[in-house]
Amino acid sequence: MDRIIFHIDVNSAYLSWEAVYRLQHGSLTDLRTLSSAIGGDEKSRHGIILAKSEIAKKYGIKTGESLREAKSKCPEIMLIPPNYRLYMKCSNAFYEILCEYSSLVQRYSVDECFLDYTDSQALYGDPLEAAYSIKERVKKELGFTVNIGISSKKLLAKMASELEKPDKVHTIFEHEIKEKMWPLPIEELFMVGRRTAPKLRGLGIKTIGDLAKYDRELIRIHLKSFGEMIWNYANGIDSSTVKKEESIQKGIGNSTTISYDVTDRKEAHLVLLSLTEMVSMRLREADMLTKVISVSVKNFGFSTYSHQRKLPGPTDCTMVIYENVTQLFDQVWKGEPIRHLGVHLTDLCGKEFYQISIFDKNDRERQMQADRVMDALRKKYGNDTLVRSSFINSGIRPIRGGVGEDNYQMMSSLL
DNA sequence: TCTGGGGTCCTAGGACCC
DNA sequence: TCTGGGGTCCTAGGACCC
Repeated sequence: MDRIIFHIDVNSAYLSWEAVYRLQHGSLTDLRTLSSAIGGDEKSRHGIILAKSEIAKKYGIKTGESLREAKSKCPEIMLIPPNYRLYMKCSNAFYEILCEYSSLVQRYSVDECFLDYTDSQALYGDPLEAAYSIKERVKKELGFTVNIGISSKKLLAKMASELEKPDKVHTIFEHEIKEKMWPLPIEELFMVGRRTAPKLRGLGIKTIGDLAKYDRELIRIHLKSFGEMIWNYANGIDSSTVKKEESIQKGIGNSTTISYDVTDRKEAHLVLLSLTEMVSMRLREADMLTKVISVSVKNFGFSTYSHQRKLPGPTDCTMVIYENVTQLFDQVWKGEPIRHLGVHLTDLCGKEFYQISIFDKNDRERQMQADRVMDALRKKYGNDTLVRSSFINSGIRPIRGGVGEDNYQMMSSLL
């Protein structure tokens, strides 16, 4: 039996949410009716466009381009810094509504969900009608529009929701693949990004249909298992299912572009400390331990390199992580000006596997206690409550990186 | 393209073991 | 060691998603 899958996607999510918020707080203009965009923030250096209005789109403004570029295309564009806390609230409200229509809803990202409608048909009737009613309900109750794609497969539902925007419902059932999906340029296929698209075009593949009809073995030779996967996608083959339970987090990381090029080792250490604070706080918040620590560096020439290390035992202690971070950095940094730094923790495990090693010093125990106290205070009074003395007068923010609380659902490239 | 920041997964090579 | 092959772990880098 075929399943019925919905993919629901908020139109220009960040911008819509900001617009709704402003209207609710007395603003007389709707951002969606102006040339406006969300992007950039206090650390101003080369911010990018995260979401844009339809009007801004008409000026040729694209998601991901620099603020400067956007301004050159439309000087009067209204730029608004992102407010992630608001987005979380809107995302939750959106998700709550969807949950009324099925017990099987997967949060795929802040602004996208998959919904398995198969067993809801008895209750809510025809899928297409249900989709329209969901769309209208979200619009009426929450004030923003969504696109809904319907199919028997997650991939096809996602492709359908991308068809024509905004405020639309589309289907791509298997018999419609040829007509609705194959004529699209190859770039539109899920998982075909800026590196793969030119390779495919080099093989004479211009549309999704071209890929679908291409020799499967030949594409495998060129692009290995990845090639096989996108060939399957082009043919509407996808056996993934809507997963309710959020998968356990695989890694936690924070990184930042510094507003000036850092050339001093001590200063780099300070930035790394601020990142380590955030990353390790999030790790403890998730009630997990890490076994692998990595540091990444992007230099003034935009080349990136990283260095990682597996720990002898798992930890969640800020100072243990920080010691490793500085050592890794010192080992890998070539001494050139630094533009961007990152700290990432992977190979996470739950605390149930942790046994205090006999080599752990009493010292460690005290540090971990200090972490717990700091977490509690910062949670209660804000992250600025406690600042390590090394940051005073440094001009560097003591804690940086986002996604502090609520750990919103992160997407994976897999369906 | 003067190019953010949060993720996931895959691949490839070298070390090491049997 | 003028030596084979398979498996696993570790590390670095690169692809993709939003």
